[in-house]
Amino acid sequence: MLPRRPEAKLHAAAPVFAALGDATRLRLVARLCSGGPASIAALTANVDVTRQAVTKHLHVLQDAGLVRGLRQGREQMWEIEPAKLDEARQCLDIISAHWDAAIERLRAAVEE
Amino acid sequence: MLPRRPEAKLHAAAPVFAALGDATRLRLVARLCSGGPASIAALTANVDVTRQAVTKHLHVLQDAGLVRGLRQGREQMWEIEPAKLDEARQCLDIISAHWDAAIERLRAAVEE
DNA sequence: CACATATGCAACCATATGGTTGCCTTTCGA
DNA sequence: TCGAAAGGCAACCATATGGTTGCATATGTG
Repeated sequence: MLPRRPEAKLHAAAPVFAALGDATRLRLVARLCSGGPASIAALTANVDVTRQAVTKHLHVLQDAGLVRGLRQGREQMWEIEPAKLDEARQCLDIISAHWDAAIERLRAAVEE
Repeated sequence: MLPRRPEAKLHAAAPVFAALGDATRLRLVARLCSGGPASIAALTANVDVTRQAVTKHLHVLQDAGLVRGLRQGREQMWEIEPAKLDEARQCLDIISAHWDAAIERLRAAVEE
């Protein structure tokens, strides 16, 4: 199921990075990671935007697969989906690995 | 110079993630990482958008500190700035570390 | 039941984003 | 010197984004 070509992996990671590319959303992700599941009201208390804005951000994160929401009574709880975070990290690792390899090739060429 | 509070680090990383959050830009970054410095014309050959679009993307990446451009004759060469990539990776590591700690706390609480 | 809390839905708005085309300038090479 | 190659600049366009306000709905509680 997983694509072998690293390029396809990169392509899939772009939306995840886009979702992380907002200061408010990054705070929400960090909050959910360190503090565990939380309701919208609780999350709104930590940022400086409206509850509606928080709701929108959570949906963006959900579309990227970074969080998951589940209803509990009258509260909508949100929790992190750590697999996607790992995916993003692996993507950076792949790119960095290529960089390291390029450095190594350069070093070898110079010392030749 | 580096902020101690992890939150400040997160806030600084958001623009980097935003810059990485586009498929074309991610391809450019990967290309520059694995293939070394390249001109705009060379980079344009690898993607399916106009040269102008590539130029815009490169400036976005430059504003995020991910690439650096330098003129060589009539060519504008672009190269990767690996420090920013590491910064993004560290940011994900910090978040994941909090997640791991939360998991550990949960495990400890259950086994208590 | 009545009220406060928690959320959803929709409209609306300003600005950012990703992309294009057209034209001008610089530089290399025959 | 003259044409082609490589870029820069600017205008323009459609859509996405981040945010708001207003109102409706569901749910817990005294």
